Amino acid sequence: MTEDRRPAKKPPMRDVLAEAAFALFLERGFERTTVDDIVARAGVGRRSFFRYFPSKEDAVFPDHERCLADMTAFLADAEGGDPVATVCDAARLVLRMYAENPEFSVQRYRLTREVPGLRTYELSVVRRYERTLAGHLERRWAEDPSAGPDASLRAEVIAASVVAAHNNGLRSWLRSGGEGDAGAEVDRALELVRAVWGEADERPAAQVGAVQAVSGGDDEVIVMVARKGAPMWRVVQHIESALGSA
Amino acid sequence: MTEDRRPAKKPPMRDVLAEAAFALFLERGFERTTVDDIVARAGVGRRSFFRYFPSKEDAVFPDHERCLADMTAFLADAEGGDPVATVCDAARLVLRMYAENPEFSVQRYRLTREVPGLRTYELSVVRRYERTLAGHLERRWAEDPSAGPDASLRAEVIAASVVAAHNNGLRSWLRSGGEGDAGAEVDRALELVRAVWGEADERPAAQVGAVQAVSGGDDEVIVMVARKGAPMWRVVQHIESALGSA
DNA sequence: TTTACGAAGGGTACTGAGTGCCATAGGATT
DNA sequence: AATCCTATGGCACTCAGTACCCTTCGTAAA
Repeated sequence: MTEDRRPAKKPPMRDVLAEAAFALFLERGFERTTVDDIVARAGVGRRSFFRYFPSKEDAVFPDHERCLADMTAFLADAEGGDPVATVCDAARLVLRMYAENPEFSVQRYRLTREVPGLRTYELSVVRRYERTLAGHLERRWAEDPSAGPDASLRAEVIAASVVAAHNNGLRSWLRSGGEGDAGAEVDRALELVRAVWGEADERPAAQVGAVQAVSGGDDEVIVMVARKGAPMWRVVQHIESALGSA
Repeated sequence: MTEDRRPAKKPPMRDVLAEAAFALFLERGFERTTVDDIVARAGVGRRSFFRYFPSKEDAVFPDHERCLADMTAFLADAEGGDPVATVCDAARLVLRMYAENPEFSVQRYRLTREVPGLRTYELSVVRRYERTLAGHLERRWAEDPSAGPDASLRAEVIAASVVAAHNNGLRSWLRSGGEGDAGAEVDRALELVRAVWGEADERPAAQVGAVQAVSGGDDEVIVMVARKGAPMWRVVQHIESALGSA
């Protein structure tokens, strides 16, 4: 009834709990804060906490569930283009979530660094992102006859690389206290992965037509002839095999 | 006093507990087994369990602590050669530990797959291996002026790749019920990583001397001149930059 | 207006992991 | 024999997480 007269009539209990929990975690530390402390500050019943958060750790990462859903939706929509570039873009969704609340993200980062239980919990969250990315790569390559028999292996390795690169850039930004451009760090890191594993899309890229090794001068000289349009990892494989038989 | 007359005089309590725990986990499942159940079967006091295992989950992975120490020692001894190849070899130590007890490893794998708490715990263990490998790469490259400014990023990405590749091969072997050659699967997986990221050691490898792009026919043709002796990832970077300016 | 109903929250009691503290036993040392 | 020292057992406690049931309140149907 007072819907339009009081804009902030009733903040959802989930947010109230998350804020109370986080404030207490910063004050006393995660482990010295009990769920009873949290619900006391939030002014709600203890049972309600576990209605909104399956565990105490979940209250520290209240937005990952939504972000994971966003990533899944993003990948479901993505159709064409280089799958590796697509999962790199998907990883940037996570960065964006962190960048939306820099102070919160930095404080949470410091908290997580110090509490082993939170580090472990974060690992399980990161793992879900990684599985989501790997699943997308596998699905894309499952219908691609040129993907090769080791597509599943590549999918897992690339997903792990993307996550590691993303987290490297993200942590670098978090360690700096949220100063500077978070996107630039992560872009640089992801570009390393995309350059190694991705097919080239907008740029011209190489498809190996022939690789041969010849001798020249005192150093061995390799001459590679390549044509554009194929995955970079395959170039590397061809270089390797050519070098092996040189 | 009966040291030499009774070879199996007194099995260490840690082993007794681990065996009792594992047997019960297989019978009733992990979550339906309490620590009281375990110590009852082992015939020891409840307090002793937590003396040997910090948590119930630790009883499922009784040998990872030793394996982690082995890996640390292995990496500390490793001096020359390609750091990437070295961490690949270090990863194989983990495989060897699994292969020492195939039945146990396979049963534990099935158990871990079904219990979320064990999956999460395993992630934290895997993370420690990953950090150990990444630390080695960073240390090796810290003294190498040719390593480049992004050595830390590469270290983390490569460590993640090595772990992902290793686990891909390992899981494939575990899913097969411990049949076949575990080493072959993992070797194949790790070779993919080493081919992409490693310097070549025994094989001749490429050091990029010059990269240029020319036109030929209707497809664009790239001619790369490379000399042996330098990291493969740098070859890729040069190819990328050459293609970008083509 | 009354009744029915379903969603949201509160309260209580319970299980079980993990910890701190102290007691005790058994072997080795002096 | 007195004394350590280490390994172990026993208890009591905290706290996360769960099962079950109760209350409340807004809404829709009668």
